[in-house]
Parts: sequence; structure tokens; C-alpha cells
Amino acid sequence: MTPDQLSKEVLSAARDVFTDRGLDPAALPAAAPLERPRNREHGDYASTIALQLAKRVGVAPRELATALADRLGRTAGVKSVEVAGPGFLNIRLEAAAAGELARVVVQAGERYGHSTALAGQKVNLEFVSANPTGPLHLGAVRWAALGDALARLLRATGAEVTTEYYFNDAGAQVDRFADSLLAAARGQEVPADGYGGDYIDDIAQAVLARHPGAAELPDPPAREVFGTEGIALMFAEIKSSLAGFGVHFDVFFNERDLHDRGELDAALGSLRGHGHVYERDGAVWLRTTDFGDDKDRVLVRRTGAPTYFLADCAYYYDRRQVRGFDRVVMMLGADHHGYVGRMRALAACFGDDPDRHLELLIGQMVNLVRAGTVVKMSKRHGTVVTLDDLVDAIGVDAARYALARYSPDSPIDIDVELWTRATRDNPVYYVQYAHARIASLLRNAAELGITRGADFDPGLLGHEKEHELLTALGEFPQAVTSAAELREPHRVARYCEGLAGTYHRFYDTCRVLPQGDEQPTELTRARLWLVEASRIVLANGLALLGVSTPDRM
RNA sequence: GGCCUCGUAGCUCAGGGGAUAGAGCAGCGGUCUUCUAAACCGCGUGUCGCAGGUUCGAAUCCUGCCGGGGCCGCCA
Repeated sequence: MTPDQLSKEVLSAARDVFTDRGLDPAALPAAAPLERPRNREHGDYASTIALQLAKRVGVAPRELATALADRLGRTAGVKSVEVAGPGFLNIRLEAAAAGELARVVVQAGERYGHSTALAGQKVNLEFVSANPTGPLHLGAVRWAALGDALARLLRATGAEVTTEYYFNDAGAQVDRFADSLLAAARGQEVPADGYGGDYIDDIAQAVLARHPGAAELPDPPAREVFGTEGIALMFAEIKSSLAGFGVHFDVFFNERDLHDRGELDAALGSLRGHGHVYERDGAVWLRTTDFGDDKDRVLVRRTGAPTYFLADCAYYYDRRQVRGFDRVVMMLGADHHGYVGRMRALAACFGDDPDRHLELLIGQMVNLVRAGTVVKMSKRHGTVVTLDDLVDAIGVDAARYALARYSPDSPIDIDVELWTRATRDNPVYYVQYAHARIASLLRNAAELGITRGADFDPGLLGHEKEHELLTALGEFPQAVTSAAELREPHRVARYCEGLAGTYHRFYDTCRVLPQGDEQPTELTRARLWLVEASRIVLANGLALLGVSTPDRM
């Protein structure tokens, strides 16, 4: 029996009790709360439904709980139900009912843990969105790992997701980039507000290789060549780094397209139509203070030039009105949190509900730690730690895992020494090792000619360690759903670590394959089902994080 | 000054209102002639920053304060 099924049984028991006692069924929740108690003496599962309903229907909690326990205790597969404390229901399952979970998992395979919890939602998920004027630095990489994991999670829970990278290859930033390249190509000092770093020299040389003599052109055409070619080369490098990192974007959205398609005007018209646009000092403003922003924002400057903010409006308009996404999710670094107020106000100015149509996820900073000290980054001096640096230092799997295993609210120090270690304290190795151990066991079984067969006796999986493993496997779907709904992929990583530990403990205690001259038994087969189920869940969990599942280590 | 975020064991962190707050590391001591010891087992650790509030119940929600980090542009 899965937790989901048990929860339904609890609800159905509650419904029966309510009917018997003539209580109002409208007080019943949509789903019965079910949790896994910390303390194993409190059963396999516990429900607080009696505590939550008691007041609403005017029955003492323990009295309600007792009636529920009575009814629920007669359910097939339920071994016992006890009332504890103020009105907890402590539920234990029959070994056979618990063991059935191995079958559920094996039969579902790659789909185990997937659901339709977010079905029907059309989500635009924007992340990274770094302008191609330099390599991706550590902060952007956190979003690459987290955004990609989130996209996988949302898809696994049924949402329709488009991943998107928004960029701008025109404007002052690009001019500075072009000037820096040009200066490097001419062997001059980088301009004061320019970009530093070795990559500037590299790109400048690459441009020269394609356009010999470009550095000798007069400034305007030279700047044009270095700007256009430099951006193209830089972007190619970024895309190749992302591909190597296992991150794929459905759409690379160029801000310029918004201008070319007239969407800035369209967005402006729409905002005017909603009555939040006004003129002052010769500029066109959006009254974002109507919706909690700390000041109004300029849309069109006195000079007639649109602001970047108007492009933001147009980009939002494009996603909501033109392409019809239900929800726009944007992942921002903590240094951009100042955008939150204006972005939410912007959405409201289009008549949207910022709580429903727009979601701004803020992630804290990332540092790389070598030899116990933080590697300091400086854009000015070009000492940025890039995606490629990180991958070179600890590899793709460790990098993705390290970036995904912490709450986005928590700043991360990635210790190179830790994440390259092959021991228990390196979480990615610990989890992958569990998978490799299983794969090895399954190889050995195949060599011995032992298969798990078409069926097994779930009642044989009654050992304490087996029971714990089964319970852990049962928690996976809820871990996935909550990670997706809360936009917190680290929950999946933490779940995987817990499961890996539970598996290692099972493995340590419960021999699976026969030794010496022993013959395989029904228990051997039952355990092979459990082992395969464990492998599937570890693989599904790591897949959601974009981390590989090695068969050998 | 305003806004965001964090504050949980010596360290790094988990804990989306539930029971006696948990993992790893660090420290000490155990377990491999047989399925991967990259593992497992045992021992110790807490004013959950402080003070109020909501609740049958708060590390969790609300308010204030203290402390760390970050951000405030007719730049892009």
C-alpha cells in the first residue's frame, strides 16, 4: 500500500465515522493528512486528522480518534491503529501490504514518482539569461543547475514547461564589450568601464583570426566587427558550456526581437489601456507605485528611447498575452532582488495577479572554496569563476549536485576538496555509490542465473530494514511533488541521500543473493524486487537533478 | 534610511503547524576469507538569535528588536 492509498483509506474511514455520527461531511478535508513520524514507536505512518477536525465538529479529539482507529483498523493491509497523545492516529501496515510497494515501483519504472499534480499548467521558466559578454560565472551556474532541475521536476508533475534564456546583444553593455575586445586586439589598456580577464584576449584573437586587419579599421566599423563577432563567439562558448553541463534551453529569446516585432509598442498600448501610464518631464512613466513598487518607472525616456524596463514589460507581455503562458517563472540572483517589486507591479499593471501569473525565485550567492579559502571574484579584474572552471574542478555530476542540494535561500560555498572526495561526506558519491552497489548486485544475480521472476511474495519482506526501505521508497512521490510545488529541488537531493542511507543499512543487514552452495529462495526473489525498486527510485531521483547513475564506481 | 535573505549541535546544513528537533563532518571505539568497507554499527552534543503574539500544539506563521550577507540608477 502506498502512502497515497493509505491517506485515501483514512479519509474514507473519516467519512464513515461522520456518517455514523451524523456529522457534517463538509468539514472533511480534500485529502487526509498523513506523515511519517520521526519516532518509529509511533508507527509506520501517523495522521493528525482527528486533531484537525475535532474542533470543527465539536467532538473531543481523542474520542474522534478512537472512532477513526476502530474503523481504520478493519481496513485490509492495516495491521494496527493506535490513538496516542492528544489524538494522533499511529498506523502500522501488514508486511504484505508494505511489500506490495516494491511491485508498484518496479511496474511504474521511470514513471514512479511522476504525477499529474501540476497538470494543465503552461509554465515559462526563465533562468540564466546572462548577456553574452562574458563566460557564465558561478551565480549563473547555480541557476543553470537549479533551473534545469526545476524544469525536470515540473514536467515530472505534469506541467507543460518551456525553458527560456533571455538575452540582449545590443546596447551599452555590448558596446563596452566591443570596446574591450578592440582595445585588447590593439594591445591597448582595457577601458575604465570595460571588461577584464583572459577571455577578452582570447575572444579578441579569435575575432582577428576570422577578420585579419579588423583592428586597423576606423573605430566605428572595427567596433561593429568586434561587437558582432565577439558576441557570436561568446554565445557559442556559453551554449557549448551549458550543453556540456547537461542543460538545454527550449528558447533563446533575443530582446531585439521584441523591438523588431513591435512588441514594445504593443505592450505600451496595453499598459495605456489599463490606465497606468502617464507623462511627466517629457518622459513616459508607468505608475508601478499603484501596486507596491517603491517608485514609478520610466518606459520611454525624454529622448524617445525606450528603457530596458519597457523591454521587460514587452517580454512579459509576449509570454503572457502573445504566447499564452499561465505562469511566468523567473529565477534571479539575490543581487537582483530589487527587481521583484517592479516586476510584480508590472504584471499587475497588465491586469494580472502577481501571485498567480508571475513567480520570482531568488537564489543566494555561490562561492568556490579552494584550500579552505574562498576564491574571490572580480568582474573588473576578470577573475570570475566560470561554469567551465567549476566543471574542471569537480566534474559535472558533483557540480550539479552541489548546486542543487541546498535551499536556494542558502548561500553556498563549494569546497573543491570535499566534492572530489570519494567518501561518505561527499553526498553525490554516497548516493551514486548506492546505485552502483545495486547495479553490481544485479549483475551478480544475472551471472548466477537468478531473476526476480514475474511475481514475488510481498509478505516475506518483513525484516525491519526491509520495512524501512519500503517506507522510504513510498515517500518518493511526495518528495517530488513538494519539490516541484515549492520550487525546491534540494528536497529531491536530500531525499536521495536518505534513501541511499536506508539502502546501505538494508544491504548491510539483509543478504540478498545465496552464498556458497545455497539455492535461491522465495526470499531471494522478493529481495531482488526490493533491490530493483530501490535502484529505480535512486535513478529517478538523480535524473530529476540531471545527475548520472553509474553502474560501476 | 528602505527592501530582501539568513540566524538550528564545535563546523556545514535538513527540518513546507504536530509527539522526545535531526543528518553529515570533526572526536573516540567497533565491523570485511562470501552480494562494491566509496559501506555499516556504537558513544556525546542543543537558551532552534532575543522578546512578544496567533494556536489544542510554533524551529516552522505574525510583529518588534539584535547580528551576518545582499540590493537600492531616466545603466543594461
